Amino acid sequence: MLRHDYPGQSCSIAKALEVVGERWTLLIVRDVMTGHRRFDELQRSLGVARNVLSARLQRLVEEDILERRPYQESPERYEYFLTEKGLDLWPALVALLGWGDRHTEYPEGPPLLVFHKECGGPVSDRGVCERCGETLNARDARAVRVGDEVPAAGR
Amino acid sequence: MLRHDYPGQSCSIAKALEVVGERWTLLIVRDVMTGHRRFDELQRSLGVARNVLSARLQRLVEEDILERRPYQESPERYEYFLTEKGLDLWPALVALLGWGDRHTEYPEGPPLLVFHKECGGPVSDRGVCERCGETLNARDARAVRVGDEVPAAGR
DNA sequence: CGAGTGAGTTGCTTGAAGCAACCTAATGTG
DNA sequence: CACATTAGGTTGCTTCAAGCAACTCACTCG
Repeated sequence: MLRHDYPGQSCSIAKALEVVGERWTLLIVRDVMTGHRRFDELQRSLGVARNVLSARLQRLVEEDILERRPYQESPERYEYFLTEKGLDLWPALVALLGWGDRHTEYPEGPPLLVFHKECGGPVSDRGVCERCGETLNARDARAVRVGDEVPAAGR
Repeated sequence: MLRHDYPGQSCSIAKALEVVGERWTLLIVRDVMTGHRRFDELQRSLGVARNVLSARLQRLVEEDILERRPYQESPERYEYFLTEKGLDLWPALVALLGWGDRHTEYPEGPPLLVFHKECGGPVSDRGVCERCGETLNARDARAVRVGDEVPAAGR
């Protein structure tokens, strides 16, 4: 992306994309949402270049989507957590996930499933529990990877 | 974006972003959804470079998100329409719109509002009508620009 | 007959992203 | 003790996407 803004666009979709529309950004948010909190962990999970990850994390902290907290001193080490604003991206992620699920061929079913923590029901692409009908938020749901049966080789 | 794919990611969010995560792409979809159909119209509305718009439209047609239809011959002129797959992006757009609305300062309220065609009620960021409670799709809703009162100057 | 329109394409420039190597401070290993 | 490893980055170089302006082609309009 040459620049990350969309000048002249007075629309919240454009405003949202100015922040989370950059390459890797939404995947970083997804990863932090599913429990990846540390630099190297994110880097390995995503395969993103380290300088790019560094830039994205800084921007996400500036934009109050992530929070950087030390988890030890000497040497100082940090973890990243979602703020309320970051957690609030959950409906958009779930919607994109749903679209991707519907329009990608998955012979064995989609690789990531989302469930309502409280009742265990599956969550629709609108972020609504299909069992109990409740409209959910990030904290109410839990994502489960299905396609992770990596043949015990390498790594 | 150096490349538009995210190798090694088996997740529908990544799959979705491989297609609609490129710069300008979701804004093009948004514009077509709100009635912009022609090349120059999209170019003027977005301010995107013409070669980039051209590349995006080709990719969106290849990916079966847009359809290119002639509306006259000699000279041949074309319009772009959303396919079902394209219309199906509506929930994701509405979710991003909602997030942008909630986290952008708008002294005069958000610049784009979405209403349920049938009952006229406002639509939530989950794509649900807040008046009648119905879960909506692209065809059920209508977007209204509010902030378009450009002071009658230039252009 | 020149200007304008619509839908692009071409060529050049800029800068974001990919990649590898490096840094610093501490811990673990033979 | 030397050496390797871990964590969280930074630096420098290269490549390719995006911005920009100019051009094309086929037609219409005044």
